[in-house]
Amino acid sequence: MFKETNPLDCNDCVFQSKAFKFLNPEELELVNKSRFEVKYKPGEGIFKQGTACTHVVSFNSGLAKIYLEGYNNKQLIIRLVKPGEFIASPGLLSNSSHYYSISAIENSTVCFIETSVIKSIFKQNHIFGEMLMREIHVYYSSTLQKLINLNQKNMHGRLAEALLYLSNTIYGADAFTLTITKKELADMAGISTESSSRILKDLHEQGYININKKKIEIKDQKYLSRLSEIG
Amino acid sequence: MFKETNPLDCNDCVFQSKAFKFLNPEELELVNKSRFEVKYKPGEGIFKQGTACTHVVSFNSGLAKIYLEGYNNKQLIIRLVKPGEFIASPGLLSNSSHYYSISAIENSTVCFIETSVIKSIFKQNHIFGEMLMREIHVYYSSTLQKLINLNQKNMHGRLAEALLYLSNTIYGADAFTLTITKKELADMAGISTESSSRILKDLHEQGYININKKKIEIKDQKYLSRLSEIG
DNA sequence: CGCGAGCTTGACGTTGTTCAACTAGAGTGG
DNA sequence: CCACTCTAGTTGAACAACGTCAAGCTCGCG
Repeated sequence: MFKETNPLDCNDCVFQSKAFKFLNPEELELVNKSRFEVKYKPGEGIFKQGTACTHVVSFNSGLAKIYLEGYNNKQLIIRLVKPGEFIASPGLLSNSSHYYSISAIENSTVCFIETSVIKSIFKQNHIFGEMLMREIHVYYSSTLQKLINLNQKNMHGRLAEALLYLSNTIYGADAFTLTITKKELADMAGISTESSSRILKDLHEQGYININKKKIEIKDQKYLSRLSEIG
Repeated sequence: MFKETNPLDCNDCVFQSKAFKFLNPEELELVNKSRFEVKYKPGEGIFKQGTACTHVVSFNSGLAKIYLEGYNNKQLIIRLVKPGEFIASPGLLSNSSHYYSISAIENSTVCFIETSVIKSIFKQNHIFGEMLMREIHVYYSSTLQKLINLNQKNMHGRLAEALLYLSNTIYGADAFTLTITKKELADMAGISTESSSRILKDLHEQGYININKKKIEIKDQKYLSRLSEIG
């Protein structure tokens, strides 16, 4: 992890997060002035659960995981982060601490912006405020969905869901090469790596997916969807 | 469920939710004009998961449960609602649908307020907006905590947590009489009623709680806390 | 007095974790 | 170029945790 000044201005930034579209030029300049860019290598931590929430991040490039640190060093991955996302950790307004951790999975660059800047913009720009609010609602509702998943679906359904998420939302293809580890895949479904390994083998043998090392191909989306719904 | 005009004005309402403390007189009058009060009997539904989110509610009296409707008619209770709470369902700003259901547990009265009114106030009163934002953050973070609980704690820990929640947050005493059913207690911990029953018996026999029908007494808060933390 | 809903209890089967052994590949140093 | 080690991943067997099923109990209520 090393600090570096972005040669670009927020105005020209190709990674500019959607959230900033709602800012007027003065506000964007405020952000631009307070921001600094940091590069991360795989495995490095960006936010750590429990530390003070002093900055928000705009995720520029790479891939990261947002996860909860549970008991016995177990991790539960809530979701992955793609470029263009603006991550206003809950705790932003209440000046409290981070409720989750974020670590880089691939080489990543992020911009840090002081929460005070975001707060002051929130107060004067209600469109931006609404957008923030809507975002947290989306994350909240997906967490509620995850509660049901963890509580009422079996391993197969949960893993199927994780595979579909990777295929549809993250890698955007039926066939993809995992950049996350198998352990991280298991952590997304909230199951042990051993169980995950066994289920992948099952699905492969039954012809619903192809898997070879880190290469995965979803051969039967519909079956996996059904699996993830029924449980 | 029958509609009734509240004889009182919001200004004088003894149940006034904390959220309204941040409104100026004109805004409060807006709320007052658009509001209508409804009474519910135990078991009656206030919000239904999946229906359009057209109103927010201010919970005046009684007790209600916020729960997710999962598969096979299973319910997972997220939390209970006490008088004075202002419930802005996620979906408020995005005009989408309710992500959870709310039902009365005890005889309850609530005021419904149109979302459009709340939205317009949100736009002009950033203090109110901040408060809403802070609230959703709190609920979001408690849901994250629940994710870890469901995924990584055993039944004993989860039930201990539910008991402590009832004792500390809902009934406000070490000894209390359940107004929720045993099934609802189990739904709070995300376990089956049979398991819940067995664990309560265990805890009783080991002297950590007293339980007689619907009467429960927490005799060893510390032990239950430890149980809920470790697993 | 009998009925039904809510609750409890025991027996049993399933699900998923844990432990341990093993394999394969990637990096290291002679 | 070959051991050596280290980590990630796989596999199998044993076990614990938890849900399900079925039976019985209790109490309020007609």
